[in-house]
Amino acid sequence: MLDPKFVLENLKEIEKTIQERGMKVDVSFVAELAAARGKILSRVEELRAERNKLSKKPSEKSIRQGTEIKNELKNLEPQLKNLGEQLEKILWQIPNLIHPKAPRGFEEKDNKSVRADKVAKPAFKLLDHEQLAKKLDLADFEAGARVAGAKFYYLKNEAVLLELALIKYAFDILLKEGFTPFITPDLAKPAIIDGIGFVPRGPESNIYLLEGEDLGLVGTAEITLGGYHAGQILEEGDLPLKYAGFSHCFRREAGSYGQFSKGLYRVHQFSKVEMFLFCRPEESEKMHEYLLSLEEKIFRGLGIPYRVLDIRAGDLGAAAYRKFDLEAWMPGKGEWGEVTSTSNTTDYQARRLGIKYRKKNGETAYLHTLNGTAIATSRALIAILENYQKEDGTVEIPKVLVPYVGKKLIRR
RNA sequence: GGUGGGUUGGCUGAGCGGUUUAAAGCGGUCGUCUUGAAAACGACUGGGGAGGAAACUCUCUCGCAGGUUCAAAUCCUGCACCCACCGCCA
Repeated sequence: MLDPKFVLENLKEIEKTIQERGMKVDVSFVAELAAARGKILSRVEELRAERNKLSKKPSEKSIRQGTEIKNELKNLEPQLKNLGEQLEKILWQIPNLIHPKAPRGFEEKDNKSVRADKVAKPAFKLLDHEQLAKKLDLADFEAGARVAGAKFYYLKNEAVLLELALIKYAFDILLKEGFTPFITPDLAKPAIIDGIGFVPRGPESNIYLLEGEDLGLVGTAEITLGGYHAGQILEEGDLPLKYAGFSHCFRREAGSYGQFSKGLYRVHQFSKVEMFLFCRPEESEKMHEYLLSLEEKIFRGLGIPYRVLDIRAGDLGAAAYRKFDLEAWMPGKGEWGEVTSTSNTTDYQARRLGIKYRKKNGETAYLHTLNGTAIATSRALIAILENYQKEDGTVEIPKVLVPYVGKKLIRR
């Protein structure tokens, strides 16, 4: 959510942002609603002030006056509430502003390449990760489908060890950076999910809701890490707070399609270590660069070629002010595939979740939040299998993971 | 899942229909005193909103949402969460 005052004073800019994101939010009634609400609010507060004065010295007269006030309020208060809710509903739908330097556009080619590794030509016929997983008995998609449905899978053998290794590898790097490690709930209340900017309900929602419970499965630990401080005021001296959280991630992926929807690339469940930062507004851009640098450090360490994209306005989530993705080279299909994503959400999530900080001078203000993938194990696994395959059909374990996995080679 | 108890400001804790504009204490900030510090004393000390250039004034907020009443922290209903015991259980 944006500052309601800012919205009222900058409707043109808001409309431009909505249009640049390709969203449809009707803000034409905002000014009208706010004016009508303001008028009623003044009258209601006036009446309440009168009533408060009356209740100090009850008498027959004051009780009669009180009845009159009550009757007028009975009419006005529901109107006030209704207008407030209508206004809130629109404000809640308005996306964040967009960083001036973020590329505009709606197509994949509109993403701006920040930097890209060179990719070597394969010296032999490469397999994709599905073929490798099958040959080396590392995953079972058929069993996943039988037990849980399409896009679920079992990891087996070294794939399991690799997943655990990747998690510990990422945590070890982040611990050195001073992050606080977390294992978060895999479920969260819709209010928190919504606060982070995910749509918890509806046919297009990416969130699984539990029947009969006010709970949903998280799509990322961003939800639970951001929700950790919901409704709190943090001390400026404690910022930035750097959190690293492991969770399973569940996504309905309704309506997803394309060649990347097979195998491990787009699945209903995966494991992820997520980074989440709470910081002062003036340092959030610097922190965004910092999160990006950590994502690069993690993939460079794994020895996997990647490129960095500054994501186009048309592909930003509602909360994101700017977003950088890392795409790893996935030679099995000869494509770049998204493996990490880091967003600066400025004060958008903080406002929706009610997270502020107290400045040294005692004032309070909304802080900024940022998130970034440290490691999403399923996609990292694809990149590892496809980049580290050898002509004899075996797969090498990346050097940095050997101590965690306990072997150097996957073979059957 | 069952039964009982509870949820008040940063913390402890009083209040159980109208002198509560939420007592008191702790903590915090500033000041007086002091070479400095402590102690003592004094003042200030949650958040949202409206109006105002500002000083300030008003309003909402006692877990959340409704209701009763001229008047609700206080009474009623529903929900959430916490604690204890029982049941179940990795």
